[in-house]
Amino acid sequence: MSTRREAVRQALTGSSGFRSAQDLYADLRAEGSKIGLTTVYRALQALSDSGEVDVLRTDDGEAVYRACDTESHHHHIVCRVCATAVEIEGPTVEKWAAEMGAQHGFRDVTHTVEVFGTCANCSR
Amino acid sequence: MSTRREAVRQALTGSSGFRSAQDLYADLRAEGSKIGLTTVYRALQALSDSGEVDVLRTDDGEAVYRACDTESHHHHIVCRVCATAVEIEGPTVEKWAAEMGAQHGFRDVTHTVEVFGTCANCSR
DNA sequence: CCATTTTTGACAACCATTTTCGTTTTCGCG
DNA sequence: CGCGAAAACGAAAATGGTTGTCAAAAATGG
Ligand SMILES: [Zn+2]
Ligand SMILES: [Zn+2]
Ligand SMILES: [Zn+2]
Ligand SMILES: [Zn+2]
Repeated sequence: MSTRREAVRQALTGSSGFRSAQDLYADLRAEGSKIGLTTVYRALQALSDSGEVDVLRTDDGEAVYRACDTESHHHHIVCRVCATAVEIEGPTVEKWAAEMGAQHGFRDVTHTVEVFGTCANCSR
Repeated sequence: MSTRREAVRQALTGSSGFRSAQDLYADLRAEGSKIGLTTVYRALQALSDSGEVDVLRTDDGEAVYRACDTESHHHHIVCRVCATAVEIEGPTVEKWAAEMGAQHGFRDVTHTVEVFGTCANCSR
């Protein structure tokens, strides 16, 4: 793990919710780093490949990344206002997805689940 | 509904699984239509706004569209080889998502769920 | 018909991401 | 150390899906 890559990891870990590559690049530059945008992309690619960070696409196609507290399979409920994310475990939904797959003759079933809402703070 | 827009709708309805705007454009041109790419995008935008088609982003950021048999809320299980999609109803997952939201104090809870697998055909 | 509005499509602009490539840093080993 | 290979880096250019622009074409309706 190079110094640059570690910096990207920390920038991501130190923020809550999803951040885009451009966001993280701006953050790092703002705090004085001379890192290049290309390197931010490479670091995020590596972190994503190794499963250390979660990546998904926003509705407008931008890739956003998130460092989770645990590396085991789980999901999130995300506030659509402040983007705060709570990690949730879901035996129910895991079982449901597996059953759906079996029922329709699909093998190696995986799934993506995202839950959105307005958090207690933001709905006040 | 203009003729062009209707043509896009039919091109989408007539194919199974998710199709990109560029795919549909190529199809329409191949069958002799003089439609422009811009119009395809505009038609898909309109169809998506009206809830007639489903849109999601692939892992590489491309928007893909699908005409569903029903307009009510449902999910899909998609073959990762041939992209065939089966529509599934899930009271279980609907309830689960709502409960998760309530449990953490979130309001107006929505969710996105996609299930992937290898279909019976493709796993032979 | 004519005036007004809507739709269309060629082309340019956009912008996140990837590629390229020459430079810099790191690493292994004598 | 010293030195050569290998990896990491960053600036700039290229890529590619999508959106904006704008003048022409088509529908509308009086
Ligand atoms: Zn919030
Ligand atoms: Zn799960
Ligand atoms: Zn299949
Ligand atoms: Zn649902």
